[in-house]
Amino acid sequence: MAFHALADATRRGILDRLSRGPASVSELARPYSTSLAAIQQHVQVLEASGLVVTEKRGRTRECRISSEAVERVESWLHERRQLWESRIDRLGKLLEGGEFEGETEPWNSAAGGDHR
Amino acid sequence: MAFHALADATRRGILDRLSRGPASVSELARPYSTSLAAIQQHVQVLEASGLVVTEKRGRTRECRISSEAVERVESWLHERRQLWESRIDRLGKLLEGGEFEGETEPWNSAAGGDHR
DNA sequence: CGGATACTTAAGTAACCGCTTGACTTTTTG
DNA sequence: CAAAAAGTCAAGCGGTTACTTAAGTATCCG
Repeated sequence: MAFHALADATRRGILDRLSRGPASVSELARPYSTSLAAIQQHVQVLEASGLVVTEKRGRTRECRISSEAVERVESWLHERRQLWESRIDRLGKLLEGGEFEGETEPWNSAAGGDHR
Repeated sequence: MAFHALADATRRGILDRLSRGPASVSELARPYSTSLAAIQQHVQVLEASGLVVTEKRGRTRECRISSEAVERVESWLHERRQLWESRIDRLGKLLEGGEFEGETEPWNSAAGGDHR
């Protein structure tokens, strides 16, 4: 759900603002020309994703970034990139000095190339 | 555009698969019950976002992850988290030993509290 | 050549998303 | 207390998205 929350430019802008410190909903809305209700909905999405935590104080709502949640998303990406890059490394070592192009590729021969 | 690409579970699954090595479109489609056309469309979205690069080889299309693009997304998150966390640190040092709750908060007094 | 394979394109559709408006609640302030 | 301020809720609307099916293109194999 976090990636969906990050998929919207306005929500990324809100997160950007919150990375510089907590804010109320109206304060978050100020840079935008959209209605307050729209921004509140964005905050709801961000809170549902866990990226932002909020707390009602009087008639205002304090919104803060959740660095733990941001870190979880970061890690998801990091793990996959690491996996891929270490694969590249191993491949590099394997091919050390050996040059060949247009050869059979592992991804192509992996699961039944042509005949079923 | 990258976050939008990551917002879909199937596309994240494809990226997951690709982190373990390149694959053809049909190979990517194999774990799913959806049509090949649907998966191809997902690959198109991933390629448009830059997260995946592809190359046509004969009648198959080789799909690979782009670690540079993944790293860019990772960095975007990292920067914001770092900013927020360093803010927390400064605040922690500022409050060292001093306990106060229910006080005026910076986020509330920041830009015109009540009167317009 | 001819059939099979691997995608590619296009059109149609149901569901979802972001936004608006308007009414309503709660809190603060003069 | 009454009015202003801040946020919440709900309905509705237009655009986008993910999916399907069907037809089309390019490549490979015998």
